Amino acid sequence: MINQFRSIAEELIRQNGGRSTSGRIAILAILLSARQAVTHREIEKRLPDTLPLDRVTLYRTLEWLAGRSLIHKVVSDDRVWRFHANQTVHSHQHAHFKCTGCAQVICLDDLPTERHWPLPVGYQFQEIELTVKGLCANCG
Amino acid sequence: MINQFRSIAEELIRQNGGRSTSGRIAILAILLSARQAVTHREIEKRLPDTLPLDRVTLYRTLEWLAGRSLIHKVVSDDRVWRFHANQTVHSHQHAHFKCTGCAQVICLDDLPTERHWPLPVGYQFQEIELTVKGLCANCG
DNA sequence: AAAATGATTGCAACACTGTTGCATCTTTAT
DNA sequence: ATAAAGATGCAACAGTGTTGCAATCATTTT
Repeated sequence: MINQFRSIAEELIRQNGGRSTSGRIAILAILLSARQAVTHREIEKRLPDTLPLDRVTLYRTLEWLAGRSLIHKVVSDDRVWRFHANQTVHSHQHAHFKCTGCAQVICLDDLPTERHWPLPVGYQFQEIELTVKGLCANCG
Repeated sequence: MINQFRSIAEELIRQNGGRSTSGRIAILAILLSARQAVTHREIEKRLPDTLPLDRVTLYRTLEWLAGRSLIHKVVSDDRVWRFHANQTVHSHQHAHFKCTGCAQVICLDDLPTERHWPLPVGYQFQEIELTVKGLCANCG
């Protein structure tokens, strides 16, 4: 099943002018197949044992993918970046849900994130980061 | 000017059943007088030279104050907690603005943070964390 | 006022995320 | 097949934040 994502991953990487190395393909495939936003730890765990990747390489790869908008970074209150593949349904601006029980993070696409927020005079809007916290179906 | 806040700080600490030590009073006074949400580093810098506080004490004091709802923690994308005194005007739920230029964080009280967000079935809402990013009046 | 009590502090050490420099290896284009 | 550019691994580091424990201090009790 992951293999379906591997070919997609490879093509996406090529389209963005990157070298299709086994590490990059594996990482992006994992992200494409993940429903939640995942941490670097979770990615490490899901990598095949046959492909041990250095922590630094993982970080750099994630940075590279994010720079090409193939994935996006999600802030969380535990100071750990989470990453999620940018499916076509994702607008660049969307909200996230974090379960306070199991710490899983999912993307919420249907949230009205574009609004004219009432900022102080002279302040310029760029983007918003919105995280809804609560309990997921499993933990609730 | 800070002294006005020191007596308020001392009373707040006492009201919450804590011992009014010079460190706690100084820290809370700094937070009460701050307009923005401040990091532990900024607090350290603003402490009088006559009162050198251990990093750990600072962390623990901030944790203590937050546990009593005298201050609140603000998440940011730089993985650094910021803290802000809970003035009466602050509802427990409010949004923050972070300047992408100077990294300052202020509280936005007038934002409609209470809404029925459309969560997936079985999910329970607890609270939201909303950060608007942009440029402040100085950086804009 | 002094002693007892328990909260608070400082120190040392640690865990964790994330970054940087540099030498080495690999992909890709020639 | 080879050169060039890109990607990787290693070692070391920076920064935030935490934990255990002994020493100190504010407060209460005597």
